Amino acid sequence: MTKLRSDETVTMQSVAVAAGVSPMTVSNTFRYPERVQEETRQRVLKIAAELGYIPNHAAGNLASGQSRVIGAVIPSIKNSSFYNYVRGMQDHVATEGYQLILKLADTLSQEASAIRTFVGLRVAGIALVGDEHESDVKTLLRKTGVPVVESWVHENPFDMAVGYSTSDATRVITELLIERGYRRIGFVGYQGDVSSRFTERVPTFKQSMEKAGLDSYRIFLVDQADGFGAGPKALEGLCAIDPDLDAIVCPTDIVAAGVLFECGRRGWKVPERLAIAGWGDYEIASEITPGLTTVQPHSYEMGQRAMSLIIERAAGSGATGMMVDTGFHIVKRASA
Amino acid sequence: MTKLRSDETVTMQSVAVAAGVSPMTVSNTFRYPERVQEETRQRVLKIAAELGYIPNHAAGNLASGQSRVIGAVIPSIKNSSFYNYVRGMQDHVATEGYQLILKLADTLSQEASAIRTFVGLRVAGIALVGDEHESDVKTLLRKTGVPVVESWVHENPFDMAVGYSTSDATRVITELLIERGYRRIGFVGYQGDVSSRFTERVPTFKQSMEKAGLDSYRIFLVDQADGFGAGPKALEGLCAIDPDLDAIVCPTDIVAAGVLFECGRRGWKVPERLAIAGWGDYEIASEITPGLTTVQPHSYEMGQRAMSLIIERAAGSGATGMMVDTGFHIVKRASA
DNA sequence: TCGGCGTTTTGTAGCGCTACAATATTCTGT
DNA sequence: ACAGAATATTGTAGCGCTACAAAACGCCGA
Repeated sequence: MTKLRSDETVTMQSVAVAAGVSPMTVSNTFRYPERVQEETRQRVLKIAAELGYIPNHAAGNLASGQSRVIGAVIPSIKNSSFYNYVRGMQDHVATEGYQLILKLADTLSQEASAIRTFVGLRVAGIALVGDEHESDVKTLLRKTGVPVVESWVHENPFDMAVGYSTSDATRVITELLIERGYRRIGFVGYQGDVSSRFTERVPTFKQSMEKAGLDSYRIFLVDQADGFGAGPKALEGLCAIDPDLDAIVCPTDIVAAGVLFECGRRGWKVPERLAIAGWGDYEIASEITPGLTTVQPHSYEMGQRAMSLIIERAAGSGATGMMVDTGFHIVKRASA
Repeated sequence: MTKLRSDETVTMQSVAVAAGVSPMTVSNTFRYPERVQEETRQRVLKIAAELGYIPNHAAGNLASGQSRVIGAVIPSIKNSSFYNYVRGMQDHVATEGYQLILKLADTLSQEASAIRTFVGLRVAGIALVGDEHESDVKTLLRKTGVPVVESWVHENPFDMAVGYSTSDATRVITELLIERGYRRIGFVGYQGDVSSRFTERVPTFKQSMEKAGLDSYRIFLVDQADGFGAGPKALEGLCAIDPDLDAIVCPTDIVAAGVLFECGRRGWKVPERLAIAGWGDYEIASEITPGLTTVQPHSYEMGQRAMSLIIERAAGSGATGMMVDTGFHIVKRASA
């Protein structure tokens, strides 16, 4: 439809004519302002604004082989866990003159399709979550050489990575519960084909428990898609294993909140009857009563660093294999 | 960086050579498969896959003036209200061979920047939320003629719109409370520069109350950024107006949940002491106890219809001014 | 006044792809 | 076996922009 009336399409050419300069000067005005004399630049900018000129990114990208758009694949916006991550990315790219576009993908094959779109768009870089990807797209990404950063990944980056150790965090939060006197601690994990940032927690939990001389068999897996609903299921499942359960470690604050709501229904006091630990420090963690003790990953910083890694590489500096650990901290509230 | 080793870049040309056909046949294989003989197509597809060829969308877009990428601007992913909307969009475009990319924008100027990026990318269409946009970008959008659909908008579309009447919904939920015997009903609104899909509720609330012969002065405004925290503030504010408040209408389920948590802290029974109505039917509405009575907008359908409007226009049919009402329904739960 | 230098501006060519028209190939029916 | 239609494939040209090299301009001191 843009083509229907090509006489109306505002192109760099038409701006150039209107401003009485060559197209190259218009191009330079936008891409390398310092190469153009102040006076000329102002004139071009003014004319461009009057005409409503928007550079055709597709053409620029084609001609230069460069792009100032970065693509990020986000697993889900169902809960707020990626909110700060996205905000960090967005804020950072804005300061560098880049643009961020997002695609949502709940499954590996959706992720693959999203990556293909981004590659087709010839973006300057791609941010992914987690370290599990279809092998086809790995080959593809290798071949194109586009900078890729994996977030929430702590080791063995595909290209570059930024994250924290979920294993360390699991250990720290488990030890906190033990230290506070809880002994019959249950662990809730996700079942099915989930990211290693979840699966690697189970062995660490077991290890931490055993190191303290405690039983580590109270483990129950729930479906990641269940959201709050996973809470009641998990509680029921763990009580079937041990009715005298005294604490529970949840994979996210959403599940933890679900458990808390279920405790309410059962008339169980938290943390007296059952202590609850969450993960992610979602907004709800601080709003419900009692507040949730939870793991706070530095998601905002993660988003920022993810973008800076990509931008460095796009700008020529930076190297493959880069790894940034953004750490985490435990937020202690009343639930545990 | 893609250019560093141009001998390694897989282009349509290189696929054509490897498959022993002309570039046009490769192009047709991807864009108009029916124009290419089955046998030839299979061969080209096979070679393309082996070489890891991904069509350069930037080049295709430039040459054809068409794009199969649609951009959507989402106000926030902080809560789940847009989850189903995005899912509806994503599912629909997938069936039509389009791709959806997202940009987040919390403010009008961020929205404007997002729109500029999309226009620069020459997307096939743009989906926005709400009907308030910077006048500059309105001019720009008018000029480029790109199909634009506004969601959550019920009248006077800029180009096309899909939504439901928040005014009708306000009336229905207020009448429900009245019908159930509540008389001292308070209304929570958002203050500041918020979308008309929020502001238009206040007059309807007043009108509904007055029509029933009830007082309509119990109105309190909270900051949209406050999330759950807005609940306690709103409750406090409304109690200052009328300590005997018996029901409360919230702008979102998040605020309603915040109110509910605050009631828990105060030891108030819901709905005996205070009835609570939410908005949006977020996941949390069905998970907390008591469940929230709330307005369920058909967000998923809204997303689907938004995309179908754009795709129809991109495909040549469809007209400006189209409006789709996706309706809403009230989910009755225990809170009111 | 003029060569020489740095700054600013401008042709030229081509990025990878697709619309379109033209050509080549295959398939009808007689 | 062959005209004519239908189908399949292929040149040509150009989309809007930018890298690069070449040209034009302005300014200085001699």
